[in-house]
Amino acid sequence: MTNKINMHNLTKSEEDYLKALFQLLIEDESIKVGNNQLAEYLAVSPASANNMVKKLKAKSYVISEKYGKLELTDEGKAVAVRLIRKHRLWETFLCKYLNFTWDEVHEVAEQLEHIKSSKLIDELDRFMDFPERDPHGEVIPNAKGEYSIQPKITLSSLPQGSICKLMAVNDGSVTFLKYVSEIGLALSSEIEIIEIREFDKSIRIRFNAIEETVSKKFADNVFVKLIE
Amino acid sequence: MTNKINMHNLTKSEEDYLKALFQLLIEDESIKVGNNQLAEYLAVSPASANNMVKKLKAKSYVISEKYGKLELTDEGKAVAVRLIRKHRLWETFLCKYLNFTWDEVHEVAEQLEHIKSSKLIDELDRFMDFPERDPHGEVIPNAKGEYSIQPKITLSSLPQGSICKLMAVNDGSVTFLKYVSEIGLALSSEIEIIEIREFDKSIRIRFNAIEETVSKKFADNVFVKLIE
DNA sequence: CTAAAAAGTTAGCTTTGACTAACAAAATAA
DNA sequence: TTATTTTGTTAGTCAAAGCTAACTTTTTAG
Repeated sequence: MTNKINMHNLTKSEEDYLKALFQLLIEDESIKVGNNQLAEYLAVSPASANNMVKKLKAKSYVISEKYGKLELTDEGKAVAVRLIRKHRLWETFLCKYLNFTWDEVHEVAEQLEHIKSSKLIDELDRFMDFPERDPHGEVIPNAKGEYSIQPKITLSSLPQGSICKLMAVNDGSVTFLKYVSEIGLALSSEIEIIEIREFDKSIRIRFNAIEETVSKKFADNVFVKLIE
Repeated sequence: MTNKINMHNLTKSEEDYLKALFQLLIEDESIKVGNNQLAEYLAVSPASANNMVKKLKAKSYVISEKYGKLELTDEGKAVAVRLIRKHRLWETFLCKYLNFTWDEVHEVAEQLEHIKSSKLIDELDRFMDFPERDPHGEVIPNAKGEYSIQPKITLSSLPQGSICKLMAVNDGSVTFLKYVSEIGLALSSEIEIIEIREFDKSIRIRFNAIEETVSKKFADNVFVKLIE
């Protein structure tokens, strides 16, 4: 019998906070995530975040000391991973079956991830034949909450002459996603780094016989696997 | 340009009330629907219903006079029909693609019907090739909110000797739906009324070479089309 | 090492949508 | 027609989740 002290009757807000905290924590393991970061990430006031963190602490999803850094309990992490699983499965469904584009899926998936039914999500998973990655290239956790973590290599971190494959993109911004598809990049595109301009770190790349120059900021949001 | 005074930014609760009122109103056109009925239907206190009705009146979705009966404006009806469309499309999806049974769909569809995205629902409709009826046999309104109203003939209203076809069932209760499928009845089943027992109006029926006796209450919840 | 800035906390208010209790109007029955 | 029951309304509370303003602690910079 698994430890079911927390009967996951969480509100939408509680879920949002747990997921946000999880994302902030994995973004950079070593750095302190505090109340203010969490507030900023969710676009709420520090007071609101403080309030909610208190509640989640009381419910044993979050660990923290006064004025200290925030952490998630195993149960907190499990909730977040379940949400991420749902989010990514829905995104996959929207793209593959309902003609949604890269940049349209996020907003709707934000809503769908809060639907409470494990049967629903597990059947959706089965219906799509257990996809491993979502349309942005992110790994989808399985029904047990297991998932492989890919070390994130950004396009901007590679030296001139590298050849790499587009594995994922940061799906934080609609304008970015639109840009990516407009220039013709897609998941699995092979990218060669022709030149890195010293002045502003902008990068000349070639893919599918197209040459383009992209900014450092752009390259920071593109995750790749090194081929050679 | 269609009249877009009401920017449909309704809360889940507001939507629930509008849908509930719509359902109560079409159930029996002639009878007065008041605040208390609405409250009872939604399992909330009369005070809560009163409160919400006031708000929906202010937003021009509902018409009523103090101590008078409740009505929906065209916009109110449109919201309700959109919800019903979403609900029935999701139910259809759950049954046809995600292995949900008759009695499992309702609860999840209650949640899914509140997802805000017209693209989502219209694409889902297209994906399923524009189904006309949901798994309970109810007509699904189209994207414009049009739908045909079938006069509801209950199994209990037919005389002995009638032969009819099961068109829909009242999906209000899980136990009822389970019962229906357990005895082997399904949509489109042909049913012959062998005998109506005077004492308690229970009905002996035959379908798919099965004979069963069902109660008046049961027959009240089964909607049919007369064949002969 | 102190002073200013940043981060975290608290108190108190707002809105939404529930609730109960008390009261008013309508409908029904005697 | 009057009395009772049903129905509808109002007032006042509560919890969730947000906010601002004020305050405290920690961090950082001079």
